[in-house]
Amino acid sequence: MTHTRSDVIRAAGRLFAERGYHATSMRALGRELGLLGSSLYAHISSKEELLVAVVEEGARLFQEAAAVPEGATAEERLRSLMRGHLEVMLENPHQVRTYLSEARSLDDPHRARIIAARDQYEAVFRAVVRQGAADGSFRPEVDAKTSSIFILSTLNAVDRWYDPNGPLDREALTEAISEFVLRAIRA
Amino acid sequence: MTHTRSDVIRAAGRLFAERGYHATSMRALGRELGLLGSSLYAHISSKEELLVAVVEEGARLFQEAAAVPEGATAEERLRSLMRGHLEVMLENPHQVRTYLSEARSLDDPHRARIIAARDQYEAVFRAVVRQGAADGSFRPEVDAKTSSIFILSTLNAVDRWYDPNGPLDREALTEAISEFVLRAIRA
DNA sequence: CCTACCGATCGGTAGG
DNA sequence: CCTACCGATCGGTAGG
Repeated sequence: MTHTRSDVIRAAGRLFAERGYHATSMRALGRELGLLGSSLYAHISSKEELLVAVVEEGARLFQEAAAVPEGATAEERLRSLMRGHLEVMLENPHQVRTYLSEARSLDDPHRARIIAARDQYEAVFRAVVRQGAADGSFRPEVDAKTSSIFILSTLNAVDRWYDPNGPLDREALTEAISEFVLRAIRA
Repeated sequence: MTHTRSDVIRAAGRLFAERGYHATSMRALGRELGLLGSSLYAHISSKEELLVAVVEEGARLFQEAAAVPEGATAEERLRSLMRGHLEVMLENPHQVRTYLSEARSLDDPHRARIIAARDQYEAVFRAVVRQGAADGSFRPEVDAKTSSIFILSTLNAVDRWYDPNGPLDREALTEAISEFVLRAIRA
């Protein structure tokens, strides 16, 4: 039962998500894997490196999910973006929560990279909203930037309240958010 | 230039909001006020007590803002709730951020109280949404609970992106969110 | 991956 | 509100 660097990063993601980065000690992380805090340094070289790994993995997951169908309508594309976003969130809850909530504990250069990655991702949403506003399927007055923020706000907050074992299954959640958002911006 | 308990709590709110509870040391908090970490214990008896004070102040502010006009339409009442919520957020950014993001660092009994207070506050939104669904002004299919979560998600996320010195002034922000939400749920 | 440790920092106290 | 501390815990290292 020997561990890999990847095991350490996964366990770190879980604890950072549950307790927060600053509230997670290397000794607690070691305990999670059945070893001492000092033994972790055989696999990694600093605690910060673990946060970087988890957060960048989160950013990568969203980026990959943003591959949106080309020849589709704005509504179809936005639906696809929202579905993909929720899929990433529900399949990778710990990385996503760490990505959403603990990125601010990153040092300056890493935080700057994450902020840039978020903006790039948000730009995909903005482009789709703009497409819909231009072709008349979305309201012409909607501001692409503001709308995209509202959409992502609703999506990201799922991390704070949604219980996968609760009454609302994943499909119903996706449909509820999609309906809410599309009614808000449709012409 | 002597300090009161209230000064200490205010400075704590600022640092907790900026760095997070666990990343704020009592020595750093003391420095903020021009005194030593140990001197703070003349005004308070533990670090946790400071978090409790800030978070409960946040809860109180929202509760007080939830006094919604009685004889109004559902739309008017919801508008009033959203405006009040944003006012609290923009006037008390540090307490609000601490309330929204650091409550999880509270010990069990205090955290439970905060969760209960949040649910009570959310219930005011649910009641207004239900009113609108019942009188036909909101879509009959909207689920009051889910809709209220979406509405509060959009409102609370303002803390994460809105810049009061940016191009969107407070009135435009309030109008943009209100339009987005009302279009989403109106019949 | 453990043993044995390092200096730094943590929240907090006694006494003035 | 400061001086002078306390024990505990922190991230991390050397050597095996």
